Amino acid sequence: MSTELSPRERLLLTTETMLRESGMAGTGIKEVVARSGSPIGSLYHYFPGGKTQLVVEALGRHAERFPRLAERFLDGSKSAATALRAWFDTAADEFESRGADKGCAVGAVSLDVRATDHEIRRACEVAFDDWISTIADRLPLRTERDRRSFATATVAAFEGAFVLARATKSGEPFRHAGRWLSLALVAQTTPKSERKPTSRKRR
Amino acid sequence: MSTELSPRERLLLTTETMLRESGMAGTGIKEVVARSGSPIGSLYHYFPGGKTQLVVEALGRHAERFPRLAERFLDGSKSAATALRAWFDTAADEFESRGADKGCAVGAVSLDVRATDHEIRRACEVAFDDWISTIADRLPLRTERDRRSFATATVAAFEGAFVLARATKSGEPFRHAGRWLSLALVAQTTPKSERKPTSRKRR
DNA sequence: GTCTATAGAAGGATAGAC
DNA sequence: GTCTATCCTTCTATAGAC
Repeated sequence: MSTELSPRERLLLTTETMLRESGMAGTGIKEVVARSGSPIGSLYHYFPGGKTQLVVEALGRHAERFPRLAERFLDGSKSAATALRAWFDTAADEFESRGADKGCAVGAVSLDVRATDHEIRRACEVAFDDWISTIADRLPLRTERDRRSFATATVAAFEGAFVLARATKSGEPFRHAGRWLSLALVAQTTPKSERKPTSRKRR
Repeated sequence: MSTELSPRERLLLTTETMLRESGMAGTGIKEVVARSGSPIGSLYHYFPGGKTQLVVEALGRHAERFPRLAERFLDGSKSAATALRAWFDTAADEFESRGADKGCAVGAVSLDVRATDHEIRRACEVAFDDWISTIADRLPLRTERDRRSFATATVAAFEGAFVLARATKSGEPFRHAGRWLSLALVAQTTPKSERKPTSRKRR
């Protein structure tokens, strides 16, 4: 791992990578320090809260990238349906080009966090809520309830695509999920009398 | 755990439950034997292949229930879109009534399996492919390619709903995912001239 | 503040008594 | 075939030298 970064930064980035590879239980402190090139003492110096603090902060770093992606794709320059599909297709390409072994840190931790780890689970919940709100704000649906509902389905489709992509070592699940999600949005936003084969900008 | 079952059976059921709670890395052999009330020697007597064999068999047990569910819901007595939505709504209810802490064993393992654990990852891949084929065979779409594509999106939506449901301790993500997935299927199967706006009624 | 050494618990696995 | 004792590794975390 690059030595241009501060020790604290390297620890966070290594933790984030390991969370994406094997979740919280699979991310051992010893391997984090080994891969980041830090002594174990440094970890507890920078993260006195131990593994919990390290994971919560790494999840935060991972999660904050998502809203920027949402803004980049759902920027109004094309229909939301087109943008969503492009987003999923891009995710498929990136999953494959990055080795087909990195998932979403928040998703992986959500599925392996222990029921007693309230702080960690709460961090996942906050991340998802943030993502859902960010997407919902950019959807061409009439009610807030519909926007949040579709945004929730979108995040679920994304996380589920990671699950299948990891199991099959292929980005295809993203492409399929994006295709049908996009179609659902078109079906709901385009009045039936005006439907055309090509997607139609609205709002 | 009930003593009416054979020791081997109890070990498998306990492992399945633990995989659903915290994935493969989070499922310790010692806790499996403790929770199933078996001595450690029994585990290696019945599963000489150790943890790998135990997990592969437990995943198989978990996975084989899915096709039966697919047959039960997609039985042709109602439209596939209606059936899918009922399936997701039922999953939401069951997730909540069972304590809101049990996910899908295959999904949890897919996200935390190490890149070197080929046998385990392959078991997940086989399970998902089986599910996708089972669903695809029951969809009212014209081409095999479309059926597999939608079935893949369905499984992804289901697995992603588990991710969000675990993080939020709520079954709602299943209801949202099912709603929009169902709408996409309606949009693709109903001729344009007969399309109607879908009901906004919740559940 | 950087690092080594190590504690103490839990991990997977095995030997062998009965 | 059922079970206990135990091995070795890895885990999280801490103490304390420098």
